Amino acid sequence: MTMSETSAAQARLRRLPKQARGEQRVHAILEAAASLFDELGYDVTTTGMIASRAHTAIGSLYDFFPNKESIATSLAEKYVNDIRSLYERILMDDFIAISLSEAIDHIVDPLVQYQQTHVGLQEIWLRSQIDPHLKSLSLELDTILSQQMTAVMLRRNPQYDEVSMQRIVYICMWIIQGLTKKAVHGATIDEPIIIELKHVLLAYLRSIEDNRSESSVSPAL
Amino acid sequence: MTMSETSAAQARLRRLPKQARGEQRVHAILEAAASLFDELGYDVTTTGMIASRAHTAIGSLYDFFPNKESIATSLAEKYVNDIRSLYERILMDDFIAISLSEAIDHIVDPLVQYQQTHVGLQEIWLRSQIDPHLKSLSLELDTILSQQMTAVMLRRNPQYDEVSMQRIVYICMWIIQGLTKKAVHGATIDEPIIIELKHVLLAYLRSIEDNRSESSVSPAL
Amino acid sequence: MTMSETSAAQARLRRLPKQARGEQRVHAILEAAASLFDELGYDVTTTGMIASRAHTAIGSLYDFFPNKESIATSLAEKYVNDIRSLYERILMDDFIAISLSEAIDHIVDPLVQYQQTHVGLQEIWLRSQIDPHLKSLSLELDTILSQQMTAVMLRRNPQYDEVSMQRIVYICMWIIQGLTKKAVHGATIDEPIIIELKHVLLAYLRSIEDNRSESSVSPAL
Amino acid sequence: MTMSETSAAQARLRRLPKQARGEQRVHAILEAAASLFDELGYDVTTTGMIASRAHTAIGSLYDFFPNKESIATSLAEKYVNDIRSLYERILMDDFIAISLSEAIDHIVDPLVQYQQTHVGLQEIWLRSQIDPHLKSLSLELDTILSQQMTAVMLRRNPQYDEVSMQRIVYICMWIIQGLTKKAVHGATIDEPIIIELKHVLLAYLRSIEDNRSESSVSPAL
DNA sequence: AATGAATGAGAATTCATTCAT
DNA sequence: AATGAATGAATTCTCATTCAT
Repeated sequence: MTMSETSAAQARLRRLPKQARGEQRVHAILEAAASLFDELGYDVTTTGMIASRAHTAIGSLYDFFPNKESIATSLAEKYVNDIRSLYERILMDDFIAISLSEAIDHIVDPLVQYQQTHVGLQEIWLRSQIDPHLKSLSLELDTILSQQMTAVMLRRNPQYDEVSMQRIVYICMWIIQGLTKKAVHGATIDEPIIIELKHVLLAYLRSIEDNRSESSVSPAL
Repeated sequence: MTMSETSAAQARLRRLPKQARGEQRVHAILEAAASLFDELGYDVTTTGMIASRAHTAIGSLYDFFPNKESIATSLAEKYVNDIRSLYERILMDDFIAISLSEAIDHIVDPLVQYQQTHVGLQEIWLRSQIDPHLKSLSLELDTILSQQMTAVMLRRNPQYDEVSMQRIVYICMWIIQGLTKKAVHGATIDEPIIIELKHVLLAYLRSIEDNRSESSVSPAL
Repeated sequence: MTMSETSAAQARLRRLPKQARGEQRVHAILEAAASLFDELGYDVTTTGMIASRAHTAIGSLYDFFPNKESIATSLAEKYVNDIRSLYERILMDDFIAISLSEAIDHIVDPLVQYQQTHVGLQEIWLRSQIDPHLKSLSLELDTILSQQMTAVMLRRNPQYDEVSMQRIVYICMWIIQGLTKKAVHGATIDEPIIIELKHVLLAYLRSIEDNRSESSVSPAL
Repeated sequence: MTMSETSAAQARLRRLPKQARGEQRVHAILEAAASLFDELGYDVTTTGMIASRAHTAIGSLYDFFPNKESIATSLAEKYVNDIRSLYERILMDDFIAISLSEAIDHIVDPLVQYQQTHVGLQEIWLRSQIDPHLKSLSLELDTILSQQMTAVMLRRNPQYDEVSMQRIVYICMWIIQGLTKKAVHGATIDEPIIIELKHVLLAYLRSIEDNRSESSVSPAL
């Protein structure tokens, strides 16, 4: 969790940590918050707990963050940025050349790995889908990711219109989200679930690539 | 949220509502709680809000429920019982005779309809799987449903061993759970998502029925 | 706890129990309250507990008593009346003829016996010395008893003035009160304490009757 | 109520007051609580009242004390410690050399003075002997004091066995307790009661020293 | 900048009392 | 008369946030 991409996060900060000490402190606070949110949930976690796990005074926490929610927002922004830059590197042009199975690996594996190493972001993510303050972030990520993926998928399957493909991509994203949530417990992952997740995506997208010719449901799609 | 099946809920009640008025009140409290939990989350919802939305005095709420948690537990129990009895009716023997596509309709449609008419119950139940405060009904529903479904699926696909099929069923249940949650907003549903959900299940289960006859664990795929 | 002397108590009652059933109910409520006050203390005891131990509806309790305090007041009044009539019978003229030791027995024994059979009145009594509403009752009893006793003692020891004797009597009453409190636990009594109490009173009053001629402290009294 | 002996009290504290300000605050809270407990009783006193009389925010009160009960416990502990160290200083060896009358002065006077300057502490301690909520420091003080006193008294009256003397000492302690409570109203004392208290003790103990040489248990008396 | 003591609004829960049936 | 459901003010305690040092 490096703070190299602090641009968006800093917008939420009260005071720019100009010195290295301050940056470390912000880092520690965010990490403490992430782990506590993961262990206890956002509501149960208190700002005092965060400060104490970050070995910081509660007052210092409020030097950097105007309120509790802004900590969650910072984490969510970080999540959005990390995932976005993760997939920017992945969704290259040559994505079309590889097999569907490989493509799925390229999409699922980095995400699972990210979840493993960034405990607590899931809690924030879930919350961002409910909390109106965070909701915009959630939509932002969904939108950006799905647009990139939709573009790639449309090149693989030119027979689809953009709206339909957009939906298909969303479905995949949600399935990935839901099943990685079940598969990742703290730092350990339940491999069989990941394998099965890939089966699901493969079967689904293969049926898409076959243009669902034999499907008995909504053939017009 | 009809109160016809109050048996389990009443086990949690402090005072049994002997008169019709009392039963209506319990009903109103549970409904108010369900909608508020759905809108705001368990922690943010206060017992005062629940009482006030149920047009009841706070004291009356505590006449029936010993504490805030028991309200959530009641709702979760109701969800578990409703879903269980829903599927008990569905998963009959003749389930094997019908097509896969039909089978999927039989499984997905009633659940979607239930979610539509019982806002927030699933939310609470999901929470009860995580929150240590909402102690474990947790696996109960998962276990019961998956066992029933696994039995049915094994009769359709005798080439699978039970453990593998169990996992496949879990995967399907989680996908259904995740996507219906996305599809249902309050009392309205996003039909295209449901259609796509069925595509996913169909593709996945068809791949199961077709491709894996030779091995029970995902091979070279 | 017969309700034969209801005159004062009825003044506190909301409604006169004209029928036998009502009188029984008042009786039951007072008895339940007395035992609960004894077991738990006045504040911890709830009106609901009292009603329930008296096998009465909470509403009925409020038919007879305007509020919780009036129950305590009723009990205190009962205590005052009982103790008064108890000593009216005891403090007869021939009290002068008997030995000091016998006199002490005549005073202490009936009181101890009364405490034994009227659990909970001690709690009320203690409370009556603090609570301003009950305080008047406490003073009333103190006054009446001490006047009677002072009169008797003055006849035994004519050399004392009334004010001094009044004080001596008060001292004795407080000692009796304090030590019977230590001696009586529920329905059992700690006999050695009672014996010692009598030693104390005997020694003290004997030193009084000897007019403290040999005493080195405040000889002028 | 000086805070010089804070050792025991601090054991109950949530946060140790590191600064002088904090220590003053704890002091103020305890003093406010003591006076309120004395005036109103433990149950009727609210934590809000205590905080407000101590000119403190309710939150600060809970910074130092985990709950209402712990405040009472702190006070009771303080009483026990103060009285114990008070008598440790008093009950020296040369206690045997002085006259009975002087001995009584040495025991009664310091206690009366302490009660005068520490309103309400005795009240709380007495309560701690009854109330299950104010768990048992209970017998601690009684036991320690009575053992010390019994030892001293046995040296004055070797003809008694320990058990008998223990009881005599208890009786004296209870009488002292009961009558000083009557004598002390707030910061003023009713001197005549104290004088009479000393008469009682003198008469009782003198009768002990004189009359019971032949038997340890009260004979025909 | 850093600290952590202080603040007080707000949450859960109880219980004396009322009142409709 | 009797019942017990309903009421809501009052209580204990927490925690996000501020501010003096």
